[in-house]
Amino acid sequence: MANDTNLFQNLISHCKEYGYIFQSSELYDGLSAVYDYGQNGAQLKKNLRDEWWKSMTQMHENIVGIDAAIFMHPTVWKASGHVDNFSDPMIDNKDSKKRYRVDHLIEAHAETLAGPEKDALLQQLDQLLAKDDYAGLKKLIEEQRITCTVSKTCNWTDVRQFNLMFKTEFGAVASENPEDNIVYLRPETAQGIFVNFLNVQKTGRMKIPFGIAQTGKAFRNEIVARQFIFRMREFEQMEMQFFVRPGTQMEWYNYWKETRKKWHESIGIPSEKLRYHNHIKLAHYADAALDIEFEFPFGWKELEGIHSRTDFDLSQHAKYSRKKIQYFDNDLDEQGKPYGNYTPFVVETSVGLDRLFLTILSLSYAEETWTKEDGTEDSRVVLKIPAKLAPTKLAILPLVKKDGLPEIARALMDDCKGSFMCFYEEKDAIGKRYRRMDAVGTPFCVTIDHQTKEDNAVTIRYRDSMLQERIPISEVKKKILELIS
RNA sequence: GCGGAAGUAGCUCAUUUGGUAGAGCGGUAGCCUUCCAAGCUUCAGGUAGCCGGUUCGAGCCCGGUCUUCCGCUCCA
Repeated sequence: MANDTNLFQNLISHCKEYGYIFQSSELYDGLSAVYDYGQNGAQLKKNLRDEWWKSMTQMHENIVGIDAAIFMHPTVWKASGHVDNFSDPMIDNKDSKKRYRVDHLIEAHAETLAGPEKDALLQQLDQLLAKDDYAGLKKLIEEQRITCTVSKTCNWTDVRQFNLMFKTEFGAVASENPEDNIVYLRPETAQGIFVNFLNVQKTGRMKIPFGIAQTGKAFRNEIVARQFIFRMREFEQMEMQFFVRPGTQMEWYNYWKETRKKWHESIGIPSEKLRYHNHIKLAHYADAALDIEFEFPFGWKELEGIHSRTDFDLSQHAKYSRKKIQYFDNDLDEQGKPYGNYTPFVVETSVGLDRLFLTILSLSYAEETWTKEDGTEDSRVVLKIPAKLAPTKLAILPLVKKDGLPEIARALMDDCKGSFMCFYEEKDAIGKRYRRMDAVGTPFCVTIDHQTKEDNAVTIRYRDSMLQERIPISEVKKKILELIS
């Protein structure tokens, strides 16, 4: 485990050193739990996103993709439950370190009091909550000598609100009531799909069962954000909401459970590093939920969530918008009658793109040592990123930077760069260039040497095996295209 | 959020009780022309995380703060 931790530290350093991940605003000492993707990270992330997008939309005829805005009408988050369920004032006991919801703490205390006193206290509580008077709430707790059940002390921190959602102001002109101007940065992309359900269903003439996919940023004001890019305050989700006939949700839940795990395996994650974890305690909207977990260097953690969300979201939006959000199902039931109007049920697949990125990198990172033929030790640090995901596919290297070799290399570069990402390098000894390519995870190198001028052949060198072979220069592009497909 | 540890050049680290900040690697430019890094030469790069205090003098001592890591707590 100590070794794993060490390896993970080294991976984090490696990510910075080779242009994968930088801490946000590092110039100003950084912003906690926010990270930037560098030149190689952005490309790897895009490749992962494209792979997911293709598997969802192109490979499923009944799934389409959208791109909803991050800003949404504030009522969306009232309907979804995010406003009410995640904005409660909290307080910590300094001795026991236990955290309480302030309203629960005071209500529990009120239960122990006589009728009139109890009513007076609850009334006071409501007034303070309505005014967001946190100082007043703390004073009330202290006046009432409310103690922690664990430590039995009345030694409390200040009352704080842990609001999950980031707020900002919408529009240039301040309203009389500041509440009117509040918009939230979405804490999940799913709601952008739900509010567009009818738009997509009607304009795309979609028939149930069908899905809507979306990738995009989401924002959560996490109390504790840790483990590098595993839990960030700004992150990217890849979600797909699959709309099904009520009663068939478990069937589809199981379908997506299988399908998604297989997809992860298809991009190179070994199946023994993946497992399911069923949720015992369900969220307010779900009737079944599980995580696909990956064994990160810091333990088994959620990579993707599969949730059966029932008709909760669509029903809530129907209620809050006072619009009918239903689907007319022309398919015939067992009695030969159309299923008719209903609110579809939803099965959600939701994977964290940043977590997937971290998964691929932690699988790819390796520190290797071996003994050379002459008996001396050699070593390298290599990112064995699957070729189809690697940021740069091919490095084109003239053995020396004269004798016409760079010209041949440049011509090959021009031939290939329209088809996949290439990198040209003529500085330093060839071995050193190979090591640099290993470190950034470029799977293939092609070296142009003096013999190339005679036989039009080049050496292709494979990152993972370090083996080399000789192929005609005219076949390089075709060969690489095969290897990355 | 609580407790613990850490922060010196891009990276890894020196600077042994407080006395003007150094190395290796890496980078740059050139030489060499060589199929698995570490040959030669050149150059660049740090107000020691930041702010304050003690002191004649602080990278080093003290306080605060920011960031990261570990443990706990939280996590729709």
